[in-house]
Amino acid sequence: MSLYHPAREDLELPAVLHALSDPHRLRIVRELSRDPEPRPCGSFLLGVSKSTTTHHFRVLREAGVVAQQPIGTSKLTTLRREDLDARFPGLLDAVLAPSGAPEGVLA
Amino acid sequence: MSLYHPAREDLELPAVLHALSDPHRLRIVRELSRDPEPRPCGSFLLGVSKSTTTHHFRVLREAGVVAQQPIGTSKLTTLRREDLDARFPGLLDAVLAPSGAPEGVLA
DNA sequence: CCATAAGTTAGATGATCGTCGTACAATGAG
DNA sequence: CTCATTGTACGACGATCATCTAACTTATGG
Repeated sequence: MSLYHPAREDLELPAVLHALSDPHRLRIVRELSRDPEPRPCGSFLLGVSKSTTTHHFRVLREAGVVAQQPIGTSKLTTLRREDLDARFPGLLDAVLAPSGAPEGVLA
Repeated sequence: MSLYHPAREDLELPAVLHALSDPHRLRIVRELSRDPEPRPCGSFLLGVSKSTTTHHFRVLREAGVVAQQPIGTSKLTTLRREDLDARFPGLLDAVLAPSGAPEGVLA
């Protein structure tokens, strides 16, 4: 039994937005985009239990935000950037932008 | 007692994404962007009860996605496009894009 | 004043969510 | 083989969610 990954054309915006609406999952996606190397789930220090981590990665994977590939006892996770950019152009870039700047960042 | 509207600098990405992750609310936002005239809540035919409609508009307003101004017995709703664009550049455009096209739309 | 229209409030219900702990499976190291 | 590592499966728990009905408020139009 392999891991479910929705096809690119089956990605749904509400599901993607929901997946990204949790701070932990948003952080996972941000880290994945900053460091594009495939990483095992355990390398994200979320401050929650192992089973909760599993849960968050499943939500991301089933929404089509990340892909997971079992390697040994680990599961390497990558961001599905191409698929997301194809289906929802600009969405990932907007979500990943710093967005913590109030106003006069450039002043 | 006036309606709560978060200030532009208090908009939070997870809350905005959550507000947009519901199909009914997404549709409200899409309609608001297509027709920028302030509209009363009741003019959106969502197929749910009045109180559920109230609920969805509150979620959108408290996340800072829309603004509501009471006029008579109605409540005119507008999209907070400037604030959203300032805080999360490109997000609204990405979310409002058609995004229903599988692949070869232009072929 | 009365009736209608537009929303809100309150309370209920069933579903989903985020979280945990425990037990389990699978792989790699000694 | 044995053990540590990595992650999953299974409940369970409280919180939030989307939804409804019913009753209420507030304004507008006769």
